Amino acid sequence: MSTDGARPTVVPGQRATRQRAAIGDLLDQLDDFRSAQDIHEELRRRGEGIGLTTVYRTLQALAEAGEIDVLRTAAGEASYRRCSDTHHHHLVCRSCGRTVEVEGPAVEHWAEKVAAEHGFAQIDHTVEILGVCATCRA
Amino acid sequence: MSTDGARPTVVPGQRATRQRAAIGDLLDQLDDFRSAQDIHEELRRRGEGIGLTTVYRTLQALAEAGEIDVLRTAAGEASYRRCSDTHHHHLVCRSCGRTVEVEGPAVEHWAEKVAAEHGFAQIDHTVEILGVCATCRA
DNA sequence: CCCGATACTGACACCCGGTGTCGATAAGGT
DNA sequence: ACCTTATCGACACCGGGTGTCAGTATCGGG
Repeated sequence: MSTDGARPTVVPGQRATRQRAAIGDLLDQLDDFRSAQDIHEELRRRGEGIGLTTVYRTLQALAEAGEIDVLRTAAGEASYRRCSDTHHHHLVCRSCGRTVEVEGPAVEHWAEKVAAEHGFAQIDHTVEILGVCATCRA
Repeated sequence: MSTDGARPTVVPGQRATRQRAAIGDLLDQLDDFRSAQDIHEELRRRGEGIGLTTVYRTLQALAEAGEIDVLRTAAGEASYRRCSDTHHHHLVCRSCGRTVEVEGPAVEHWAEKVAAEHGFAQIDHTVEILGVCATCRA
């Protein structure tokens, strides 16, 4: 982990296992943010033999590799979701959890400008919009 | 928070205790986001006899009453800080924790527009900008 | 000024999301 | 097929935070 320049995604010694495939497949099918435990539970329900620890580790690795997005719920719990590659933010229904990816070039620009004005560098930002979707209001 | 128009610091039936005063005073003196444990530790250091549970409860109550702002660190830990009344967001130094309140009317507008476009209502949003301040880069 | 109802306090047990450990297991190059 | 070694996963453990409840302090009423 220090003298090796290997890439995260397809590291030479990284193996394709049944568990990883199962998690990847499930993420492809889900549209909303789900907690590690949700995902673990769903996999078991589908008959996949998989441990909770493995789910935690795999999701963490995927997030670190930028393959999936992470989101912290108000309760401090981590939620995961497969997203598009491009930079974007989320519009989430606080009732049903439905998620919409949104883009906001103006926001990106604003964030950088504001940061620069205050002498900040190496900027990173988080923008989440919470609301109630039309379906849930009906 | 439904039929009461008054938003006094002293709710009927709510008592003014030494512990609450101490927490309020400390918050007035601090400028950055601090965890409940930080605050508890600082109070003890100052000789205030106060329990950790009380600090947790009081900060939670203050946050719920809108008296202070809450922020979740990447580790999922909650941080608190007394802020101005007006709606604003934070620019935080990930090295020293220095916090600057920033406003972004454009962002507010953008968030509402995007939400409306997707049929979402009762919008709430979070915007945090993380970076490294000039002092820490030196 | 005193007193009683009751909001508040805080030590402690507990909850729960998440991580470290390490023997067992399985991927995949030769 | 075989062996190296990444991965798995049961389990112990960690740490932020909450529920409990007996003891304490506040404050309105007499």
